[in-house]
Amino acid sequence: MTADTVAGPDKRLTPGAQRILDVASELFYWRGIHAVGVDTIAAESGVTKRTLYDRFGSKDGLIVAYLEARDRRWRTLITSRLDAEHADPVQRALVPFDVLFEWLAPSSRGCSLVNAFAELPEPEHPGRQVVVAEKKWLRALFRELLAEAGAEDPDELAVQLLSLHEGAIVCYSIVAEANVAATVRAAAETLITRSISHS
Amino acid sequence: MTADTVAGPDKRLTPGAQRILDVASELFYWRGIHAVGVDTIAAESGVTKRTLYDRFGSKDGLIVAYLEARDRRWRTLITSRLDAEHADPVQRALVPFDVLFEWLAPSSRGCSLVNAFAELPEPEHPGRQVVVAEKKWLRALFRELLAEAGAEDPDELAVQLLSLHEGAIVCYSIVAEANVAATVRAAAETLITRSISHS
DNA sequence: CCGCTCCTATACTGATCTGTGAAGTACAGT
DNA sequence: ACTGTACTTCACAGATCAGTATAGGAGCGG
Repeated sequence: MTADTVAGPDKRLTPGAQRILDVASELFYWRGIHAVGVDTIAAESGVTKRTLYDRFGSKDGLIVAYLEARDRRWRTLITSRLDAEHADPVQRALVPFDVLFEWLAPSSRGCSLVNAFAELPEPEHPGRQVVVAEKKWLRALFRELLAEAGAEDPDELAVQLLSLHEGAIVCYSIVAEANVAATVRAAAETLITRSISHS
Repeated sequence: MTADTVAGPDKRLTPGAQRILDVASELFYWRGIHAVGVDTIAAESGVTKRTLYDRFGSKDGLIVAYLEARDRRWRTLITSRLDAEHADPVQRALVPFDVLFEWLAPSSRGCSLVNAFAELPEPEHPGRQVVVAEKKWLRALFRELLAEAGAEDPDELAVQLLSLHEGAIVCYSIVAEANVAATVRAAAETLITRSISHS
């Protein structure tokens, strides 16, 4: 669950900055961005508030670093899984749902980026762009994989799969739907195979 | 978009309380719950802070009233649309997607209840139960309509439709996917008809 | 006229919020 | 020895937070 489990620590960060980012990631995710103050983050990091501001400039800067780290970690997880996957193109297009299956197991607070989007309503906030970029990236990835699989309308199908994907996270965290990942994966497979057989 | 557009004002509320609730609903939705202070709400309502606390007890009380009003408004919208719908059972099961289509038009900040869920991490917060109850209600409604339509596995299909539904809201607000409602409606219809033909 | 509800007005508490200023310590590389 | 980086200490702004205290006014049914 920590940042270095998958992507490893960011070597461009100083040791103190890395601790700050790790602590802030946990607190932002589990308690919400606005509910956590910089004093708390600094204290739990074993670091003074001065250091936090020297490294990240502002709380907003730390928020952006948090979102970018989450985004990076998650993208590398999917792409690495795609590199290892040599099955047929339909199974490749379902890889994000396989990742989702493992992703949902420990965490039950939903998608950190979607949650942040709900907490950052100001249109100019740089954190919003990270969230938007991540979802657009996943949509484009679906589109690409579906085109390779020979889907009839990759654009439309990509939106449908993206909706299934994001909705599954919501259902898991709110309704506590235990095996929602397998359920939506089956729905996605149905939609894909049907789209292929019709083209 | 205001509370009285669909469900009408709550007659159990005093005039001042109704104004407070209306203003708080707009501010909570568009700026986020934590980002709006009670001073702002009172000032914009043309009411003293004392009145706010006399009517709602605390900010948490006002939050719960806000969520319950949203929940009530939305449920009555769907049920009234269901009462007017006399078409075949498949079209009836798709009614929530028809409502979603109109719902998504003006608002682009996502689902108020899901957003509130992201902002209220404390498990005991009464507002969370409102959100959970609303999503469980929709899942149960899907289950019921799908059973009447003769779906093969109403439980599983209900979760799939709920995921599509919630995911569509996320896609609309984050990726600005314009006609996501029609797109996921088509996917839902595909899943339903396929489930019926297989049973 | 009494009592009740609804609401205003204003001042205030104590906590918490983000962010800064100024000075100093430890240590690495060159 | 010199320099830059990383970090500490700690006081202190200035604002905003939720929530309360005290006092009183306006309308209205009995």
